[in-house]
Amino acid sequence: MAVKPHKAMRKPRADSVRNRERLLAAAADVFRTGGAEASLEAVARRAGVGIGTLYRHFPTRDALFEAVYRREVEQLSELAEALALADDPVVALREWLRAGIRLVATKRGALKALALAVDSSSDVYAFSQANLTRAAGLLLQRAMAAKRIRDDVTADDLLHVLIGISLMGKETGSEEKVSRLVDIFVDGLLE
Amino acid sequence: MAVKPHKAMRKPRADSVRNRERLLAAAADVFRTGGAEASLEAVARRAGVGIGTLYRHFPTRDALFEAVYRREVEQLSELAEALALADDPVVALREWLRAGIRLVATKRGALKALALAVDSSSDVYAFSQANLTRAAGLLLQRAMAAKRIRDDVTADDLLHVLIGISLMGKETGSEEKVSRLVDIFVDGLLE
Amino acid sequence: MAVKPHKAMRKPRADSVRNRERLLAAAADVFRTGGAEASLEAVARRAGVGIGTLYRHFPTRDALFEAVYRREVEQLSELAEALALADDPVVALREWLRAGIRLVATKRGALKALALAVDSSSDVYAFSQANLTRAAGLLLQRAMAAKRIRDDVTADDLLHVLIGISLMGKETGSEEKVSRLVDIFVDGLLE
Amino acid sequence: MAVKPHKAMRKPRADSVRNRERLLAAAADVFRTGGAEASLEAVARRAGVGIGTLYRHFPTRDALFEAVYRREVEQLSELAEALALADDPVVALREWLRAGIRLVATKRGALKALALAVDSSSDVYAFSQANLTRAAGLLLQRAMAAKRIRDDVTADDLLHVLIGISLMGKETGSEEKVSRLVDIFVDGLLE
DNA sequence: GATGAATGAGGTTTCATTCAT
DNA sequence: GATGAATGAAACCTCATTCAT
Repeated sequence: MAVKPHKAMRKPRADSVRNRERLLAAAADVFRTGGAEASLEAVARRAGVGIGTLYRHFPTRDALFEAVYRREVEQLSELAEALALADDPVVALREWLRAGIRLVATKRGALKALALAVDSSSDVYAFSQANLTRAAGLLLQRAMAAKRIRDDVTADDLLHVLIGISLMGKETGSEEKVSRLVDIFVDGLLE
Repeated sequence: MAVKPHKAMRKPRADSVRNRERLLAAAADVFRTGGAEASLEAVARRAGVGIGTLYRHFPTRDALFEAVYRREVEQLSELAEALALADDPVVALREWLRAGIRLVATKRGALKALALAVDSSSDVYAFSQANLTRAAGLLLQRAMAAKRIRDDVTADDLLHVLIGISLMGKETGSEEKVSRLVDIFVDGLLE
Repeated sequence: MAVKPHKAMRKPRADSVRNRERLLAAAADVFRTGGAEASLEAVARRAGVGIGTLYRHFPTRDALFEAVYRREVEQLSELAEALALADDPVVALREWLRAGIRLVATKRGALKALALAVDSSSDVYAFSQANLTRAAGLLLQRAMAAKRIRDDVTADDLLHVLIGISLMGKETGSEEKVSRLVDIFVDGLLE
Repeated sequence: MAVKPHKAMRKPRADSVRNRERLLAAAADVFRTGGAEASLEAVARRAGVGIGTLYRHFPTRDALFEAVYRREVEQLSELAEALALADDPVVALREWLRAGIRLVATKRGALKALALAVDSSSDVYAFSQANLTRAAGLLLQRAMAAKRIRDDVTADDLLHVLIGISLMGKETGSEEKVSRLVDIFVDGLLE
């Protein structure tokens, strides 16, 4: 039987849970449409809750941001794990970059969050930082172990390239250009 | 006989010229530190002029932005012309990217402008668009003519890479990482 | 069974009500002293609330204006109803004009609103338009029915006179002059 | 031979005179279109001169205002003089009010100036104050001397009525209503 | 005298954040 | 817990006015 802490973590109220979900969905929406500087009131409004409720759930803008973006991070790292099982580690790498870019492309808000996770020292992003680095590292190590790519590249580099190319890919019809850039970059990685 | 405009352009006041310069410098500074959404009042403050003066010189944020960023563009394209004279076109390419990134790194404001110039259709940026494409094209053509690099890369791609890597390089001490990324990318370009 | 709106109107916060009152009082004051273009910040300041609070209650200057002025209109039309019970309809008319002018004189802000209500086609003022016309018509009809005054005067005319004389009476110590003008005008009305 | 003051009043420069005229015309225009609070820069712009020039000619807004409006005042008082020669002093009175109202109706800016001249104590308006009072007095005295109207009305009252009815007459199609109001008022004046 | 640049006060408006209910 | 009102800092922008040329 589990030890019970002095102050029991009580089951959260049903509406509290629902509100949290709504806020996350609303935030994803609003950040996607209005960019990462969109007003928190807009988020609350769209979620159909009071601004106070937003603040209770996410005391800072960053906290909300992180929560929204944690989902993307998780998808990205699950993808890495899946691809790590592929036959060709270079193909896996290429695929991961492409998929990652595609993912980010559909969620505008995520981009800045991604960038923050890599760049910033804010510990709100520690989780994502770790998670993403692990995912990228996984793929790199496999490729390096197979002596297929140069060994002076770090997981961090890979993340930066992902972000960089994503940042570029905001144009219309950039799909094919992005693809070419990924190719060039991966070609540059080859031994 | 010199062409004379209908209403002769009177000699600009000394302080007007000085203020314009100061504003541009201040804007470059402020945009670098605070991003492209930094407040115009901060710019005026740093330039040591009244907010009204800023507005007289640059009636909209975009006007200021464009003016600041025209300088970077000009520097960048002059650099391309200089490097076009170098012996090794691949080295020239590498150098241009590095220098470009370094340039942008010191003037963060320019980055967004750069991105806009490439991405957006706003005709404020038509000048830069043209200018930069020409510069990048110059270097690419030389390298392609020498059969040193693959021929499916466009000037536009190069610009995107420049922007992309710049966007990544916002951390401190990224100098060496950026350098590595440029290398990887240029390696990918080689035939 | 009482009609219940879909989303029940929760009891307003005590301070909210208080602030609304204060704002209306302050606005009346400030508009009276400073005219209708007085700054909204001045209104907030005098009400002792933050400027944001003013904006929450009255999102536009017109909204505030209308709210302030609705009171005057109501007072004015209640007065007409009271006077309609007087013995002499001409005396009632005279009294109403005098009282109306006095009322307006103490609330200068209302003056422009009054003018707007009669002149403009803005539907914000439709309510007042109707209300005032009804009030003036009440008095006129009684006097006409008694064959005491000429019958080519309309409620609208009466309102215009009220406004006109009020507009004149901005000087200090005009009490007696205004009184004389009302007399002259009412004399002109007599059959 | 005239005494020559120590500092001779030299003949004004031709362009100075021209600018003054232009400014007056521009101001009349701008005040009519944009109301009395229109910006002085707009006036200068329309006159095609620098803002500094405007200030040299009219050091305060009031000074400009007064200069523009002096013309109307003069017309109004000339009219009074002309009408003083008419046979029927009551008709003259009626006519003067009507004409005055018509005059003001075509020059929006003038209205406020008129009101100021009567209401304010600003000595910029002393000239107009005097001029108008004289004009109104002329007509009143004739009518009183002929025992046609009550004797407790002052020139000041008459001016107020003129202003008041003008202020009312901003609606469209008010021509006929204004006319009726003037009639009523003049009827009220009759002995 | 004419010009138009410089200045800054002051108005408007928006939001992040706190707090009363 | 949820709600939304209150708050004020801060941005934007527009002139009136002064002053350098």
